[in-house]
Amino acid sequence: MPTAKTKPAPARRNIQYEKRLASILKAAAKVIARDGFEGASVRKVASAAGINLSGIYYYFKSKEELLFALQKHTFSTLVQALDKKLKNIDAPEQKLKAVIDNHFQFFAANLNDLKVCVHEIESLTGGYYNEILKIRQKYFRLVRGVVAENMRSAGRYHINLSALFLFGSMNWIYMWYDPKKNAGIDGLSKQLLKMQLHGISTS
Amino acid sequence: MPTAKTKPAPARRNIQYEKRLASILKAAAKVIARDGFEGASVRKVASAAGINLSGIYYYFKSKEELLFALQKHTFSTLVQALDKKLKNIDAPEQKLKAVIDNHFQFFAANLNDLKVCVHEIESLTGGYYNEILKIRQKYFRLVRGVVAENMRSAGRYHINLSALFLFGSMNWIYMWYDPKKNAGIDGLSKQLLKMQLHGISTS
DNA sequence: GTATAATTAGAACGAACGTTCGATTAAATT
DNA sequence: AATTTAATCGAACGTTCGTTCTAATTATAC
Repeated sequence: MPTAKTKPAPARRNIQYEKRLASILKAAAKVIARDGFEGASVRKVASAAGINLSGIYYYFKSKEELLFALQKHTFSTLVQALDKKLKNIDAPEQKLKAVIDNHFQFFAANLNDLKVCVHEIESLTGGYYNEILKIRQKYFRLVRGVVAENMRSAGRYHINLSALFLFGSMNWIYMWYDPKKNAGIDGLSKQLLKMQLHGISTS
Repeated sequence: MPTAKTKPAPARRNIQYEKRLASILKAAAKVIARDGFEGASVRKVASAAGINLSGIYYYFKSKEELLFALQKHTFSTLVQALDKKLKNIDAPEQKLKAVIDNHFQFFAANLNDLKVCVHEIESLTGGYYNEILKIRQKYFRLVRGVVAENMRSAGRYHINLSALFLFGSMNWIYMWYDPKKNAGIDGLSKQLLKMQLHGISTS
């Protein structure tokens, strides 16, 4: 089990434990999304979570483990959601639609969390990095498979590249999407699907 | 003149001044690309540039001004290069090709610099941020204009979105491009152009 | 060659950082 | 109610951070 080590669990837990932990993760996502991982001090996270500085270290043994837990939870949820949806779909185009919809919907619903996942990938090291990398790779392969199904007839494309360009379009959203300004996610989703399938120069 | 304030220039300069300054910028790009802006200490930059810590403060009055100078120089060069190329082209498709080529070629030739520009946009504040924002906006409008010319017949697309998705594909490259592993830039460029124009489902 | 200004070096500042520790409070089991 | 253990707290540790100051050194101008 090459799983990165986390804090060992006590024998019995307080009823509020899970809620507290979740509130720390939410606060961390908010602060890290705003200030970056290095700029987000443990003190700021603690304060945003309404807990004492050293309280953080009861839940996580280091700042990096906190980032790891946040990314692992977010990424796993995203991949699991996509995996489930894809199993009920056969048509390649519908699968691609599911990929894009899932990504954007998840993004809109968890803005801070996904921004941290996209922007702070390289802030993890060693075992923490490797374990997140595995989840990312699973996600990538899932998406690449769907892309491949949609380009059977287009032999001159490099499948990896197509998937990477799609990821770029989907992930870059965290740089400009503003839930207050931009219209609903559905519009984005539809247009990206259409662009991916048919490009911009055809109607 | 809403220009962010930089160090006032001395009356007469050392002959090596420009070279030293350039070497600091290169070193800064390298360290910041690797460790992030917050993680890149002025000491590390100084050491990478082969200069004393306080020497940095002779060339820049703060760490943020250093980042600003780096982004300004890189971004301006990128925009200027594109601007020049576009003026000699008429056909919309060729213009789009120039946009993508220019971006990728510049990227490959200045990996660290552009990674810093893409990844550390929000590390600037106040006047520094606003001045870089202006250059980015100029770049965005330039690209968006080219995109618009290529989709006249596709009335149901939102032009802004199309441009943003294209930016995503182009900028995301810094997350995966490895000059040692990946093939030449030309291949990337050609495929992205084709994808943008015609999508992946047509041949 | 001397004066003057640009440039570098070294040492030091207070502030903020991640983390640890021992004491204290709260909750769960008996 | 007594006791055990989980959870929280306040204070402190050593380190590193960005920045500044002063003195020394180098390059340019006369």
